[in-house]
Amino acid sequence: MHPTNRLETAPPARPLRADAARNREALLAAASAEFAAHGADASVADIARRAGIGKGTVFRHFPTKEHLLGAIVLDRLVTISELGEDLLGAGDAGRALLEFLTAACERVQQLDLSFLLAASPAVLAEPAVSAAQERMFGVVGALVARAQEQGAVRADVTGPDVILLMCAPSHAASPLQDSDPGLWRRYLGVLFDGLRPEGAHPLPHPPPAAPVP
Amino acid sequence: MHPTNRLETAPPARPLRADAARNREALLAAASAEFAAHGADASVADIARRAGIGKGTVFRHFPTKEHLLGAIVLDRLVTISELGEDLLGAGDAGRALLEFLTAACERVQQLDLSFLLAASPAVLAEPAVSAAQERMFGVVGALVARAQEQGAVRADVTGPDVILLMCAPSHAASPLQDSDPGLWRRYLGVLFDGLRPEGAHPLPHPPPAAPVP
DNA sequence: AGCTAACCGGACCCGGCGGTCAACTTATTC
DNA sequence: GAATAAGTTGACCGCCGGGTCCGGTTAGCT
Repeated sequence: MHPTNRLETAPPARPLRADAARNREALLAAASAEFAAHGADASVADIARRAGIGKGTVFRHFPTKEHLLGAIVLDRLVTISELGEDLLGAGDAGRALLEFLTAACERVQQLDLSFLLAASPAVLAEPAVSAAQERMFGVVGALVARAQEQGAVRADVTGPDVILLMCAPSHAASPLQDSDPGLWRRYLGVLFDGLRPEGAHPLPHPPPAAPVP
Repeated sequence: MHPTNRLETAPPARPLRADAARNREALLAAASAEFAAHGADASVADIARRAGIGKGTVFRHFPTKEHLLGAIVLDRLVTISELGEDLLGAGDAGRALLEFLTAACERVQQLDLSFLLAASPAVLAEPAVSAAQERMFGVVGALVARAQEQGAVRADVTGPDVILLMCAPSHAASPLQDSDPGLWRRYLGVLFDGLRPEGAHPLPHPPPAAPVP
């Protein structure tokens, strides 16, 4: 086991050396960009090259490529959760939910959120990641519940529904990602209209118990 | 170049030998199942094993794994297009569109339709595939137009919108594919409510010119 | 039955991947 | 300015997947 396979959280026993900290930051930035561009299949060699470091250095900071992915995913989850918690205090809960979904799609950009849910077991096994996932689930559930209390969202959808649906707009728009980067906003609009109570028709299938198996 | 790298269409100059035809059918069935289970990354070796044939035989029928994928995609596109053309004569155009989308999601199941759009260049380069794609685009456009004329679908969405959105339900439900295989119906319901005119809010982004770059 | 061309199959090649390691470099400390 | 622990590196390994090939097999015709 490597000495520095921690995952962002918890201050290290001894602080990193200056150059190591720099490299780690560059590595995370490069990994984020490369995963965004090529999905979870981005190669470690490419990430290292983009970061301007050697391949070996990558594995010094993260024992496995999946752990590196886990760090990125964790960052996204925490960012989104914090944003959602801020919005929980907003007066207009429907607007807050829409704002939350917009920001979530924006942060995640083309890095498909779907692997936040169906991520490989190795990533989800990391306690920090699954904890952050639970946190986000809770936040979304609360936002949805408040929006429903105010009549801004139809009563027959659930938190897990919204979690599963929230990555749909950016995914639907992904074929035109390059030529029309803002298209996901349009499809988030369509989705949100589908979540509204006005003109809602009964849904032909019960909601899932949880967004993960 | 292989002698039999055709792609379903056009009767061969000379008919295939009996065993070759059998193997080809088994190969297509196995490839369909394997692609459905593991996405486009399914390995040729696995496909051959499932079909009960040797790996070399796969490449005798299709010069490349991508051509094999192309054949599957082509089949899906043609099936869906035919179904859509049948439904063009239906009286209730809104119901027809919903039925079409339901059938499309059903046929495609977990085999994500997204690579019908963002498919690798090699697959789309095949004239038969791009022709079938154009055909499906036309059918969807016509179904949407008729539904709009009857006031069953909001006026500010377009054919390309629906094409991009039609794979969203099955994709959103995919994390729970195994535990709840019919969940996509629920999300198709949400999407379709979002496409209805009642309660529609203005969309924050213009529609794309075409669903492919 | 016998002939032939089409067909089959799995051993093989090659490139790219994640991951390892021992030699080298450098930040830090006294 | 040593001394040393921490950090870096890129050559290297094993593995896996797509694609090739040739010796053996078999369907179809006469």
